[in-house]
Amino acid sequence: MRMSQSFIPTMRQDPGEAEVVSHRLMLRTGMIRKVAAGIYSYLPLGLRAIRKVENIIREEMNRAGAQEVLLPVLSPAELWQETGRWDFYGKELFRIRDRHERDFCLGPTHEEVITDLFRREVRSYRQLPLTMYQIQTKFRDEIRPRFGLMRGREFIMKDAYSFDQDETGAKHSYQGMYDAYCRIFTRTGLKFRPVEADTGLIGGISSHEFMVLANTGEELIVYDPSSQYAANVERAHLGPAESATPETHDMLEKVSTPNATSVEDVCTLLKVPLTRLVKTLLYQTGKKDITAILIRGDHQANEIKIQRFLGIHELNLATPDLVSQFTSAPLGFVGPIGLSNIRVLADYAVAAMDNFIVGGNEPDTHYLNANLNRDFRIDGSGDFRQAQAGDPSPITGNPMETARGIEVGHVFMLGTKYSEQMGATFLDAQGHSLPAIMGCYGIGVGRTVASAVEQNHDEKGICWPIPIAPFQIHIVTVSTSEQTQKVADQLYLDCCSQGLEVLMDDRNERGGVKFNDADLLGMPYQIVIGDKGLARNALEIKDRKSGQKTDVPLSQACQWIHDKINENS
RNA sequence: CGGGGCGUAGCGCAGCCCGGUAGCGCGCCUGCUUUGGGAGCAGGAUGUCGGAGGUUCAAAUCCUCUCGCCCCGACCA
Repeated sequence: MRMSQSFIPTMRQDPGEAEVVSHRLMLRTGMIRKVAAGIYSYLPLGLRAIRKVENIIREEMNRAGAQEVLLPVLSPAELWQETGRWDFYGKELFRIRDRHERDFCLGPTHEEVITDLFRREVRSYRQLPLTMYQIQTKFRDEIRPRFGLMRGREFIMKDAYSFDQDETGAKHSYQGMYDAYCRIFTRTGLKFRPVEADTGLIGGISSHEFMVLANTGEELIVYDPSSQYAANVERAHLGPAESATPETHDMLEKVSTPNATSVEDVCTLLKVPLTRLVKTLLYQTGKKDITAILIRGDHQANEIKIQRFLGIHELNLATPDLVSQFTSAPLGFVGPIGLSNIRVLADYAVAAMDNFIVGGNEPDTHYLNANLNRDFRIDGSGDFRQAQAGDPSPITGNPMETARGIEVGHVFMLGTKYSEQMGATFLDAQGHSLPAIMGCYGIGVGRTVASAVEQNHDEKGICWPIPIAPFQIHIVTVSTSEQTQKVADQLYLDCCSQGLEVLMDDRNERGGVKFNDADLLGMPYQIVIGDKGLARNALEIKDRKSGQKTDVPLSQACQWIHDKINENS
């Protein structure tokens, strides 16, 4: 493609609206432009990168035996009402009413539509297993769209759905997709890590997230450097903690802690580390029912784990009103000693502590040297907190480390949640009607491209991995001489005829402008053509990522780069 | 939805406190000169100052209301 005839509106300055690297660079390089919050147009360069990722996904999905379909964006409310998600999905669902006053939504995901298709068409176990996928625009009215393509309200997603007749088959399908995902993200040239994950709104049994490691990631994961174990901090299993060397239980002591309502305040005032304190969180667990959860001062409560433990679907911190109905303490001074009529549950870490500090259940008061079973009773203990750096790995027991990640893919084992609700059944060999066992599998296409930029850039611009670069080669002519033009044109045609993807900067700009744009756009190889090089019958080829420059004889340039690209992609 | 910030030329910003001519840099257009790391000179175009209402002789500036966008927290590819 000739730049003089292309629509690649680069920007010299960083746009004020973008703070995150990928967002900034994608705007500056003219890949995308914003239309409204979380809604973007893909310009020629951006679209090329997206298509590259899509093609890799398509190849690997096909290779894994999945079949491509295209489901509608618009789907009727009835399907969503069948599974309850018309209400459950809430405000995130973009809703539309047609001229006949019928309700529709813009698909945020397609379990309902695909399950409906399945139940209408599939009758026999002989038709299973079946996996279908699509690459299509999704709509979610996100609470807070941000970071350009990272979290849009309209975004391109690959979603796949598997249907199996039994657990074994389902696991096999799941593993097939898991393996395909590993190949996809390896091929895109991203540093990624599959991690155990929570199942969230979509629901289901087990799931893995594919995380691209990047400091700007919104997700926090823990991993065990000495094994393959990695998990979202929300999901990571934490077993019962071993008690440290048992301390003698000191005398319970009431101390005055005026106005110290936060964990930090109390610890500063009493000059003790956060780890000596136990916070008492009151959660509303029913209409008129609250539960106290004890968490160590430096730990974060994990509401998903608490919900799972209690078998409930909604959990909120109790309102001050409710708190005052059950305790005599103002918020910040609630403690387990003397709490009555409330279920008290302790995180495993708390269950292993001795002589800790708790709220005094009256204003401006805390207790020192509180001890379980002596000073108060609990109704149970469990895993109620988020994992953090230093927590023991469930595999080896070694301390885990944390890293930030961007979730680019997610695989779920759904089980029969949707097939049962929607009557997606088949007849097995014995003639029994059984619900299909489902899996669902997503990849954020735009997010994958953004992640690639996040992971591959320097102060001058993007450094594209070859497999997803919009172009492989960027020819920069740096002189207006007739000879330069002629050589450049010839090289451009030669490369194109060899199937190489070439962007040629034939604009009437000065060298500096072109070099800077080439570095900004970040194609893997830059070929500089100018009188200086031609005088010695050579072209200068620069590897964008390493910055290394190589003189290549004019006659071999095309072949040289062809080989280079083959060996690196 | 809560908290913080911002809307002035295509982009980045100043002007606003203290009301009175709408400005700077980059980009854009024309011409000449230049052409290996964001050129020089000369000339030029571009704004309902986010929108509505109010105060005032006079509003980018003060007041009220609105809309949009960005950032921090709960959701997710």
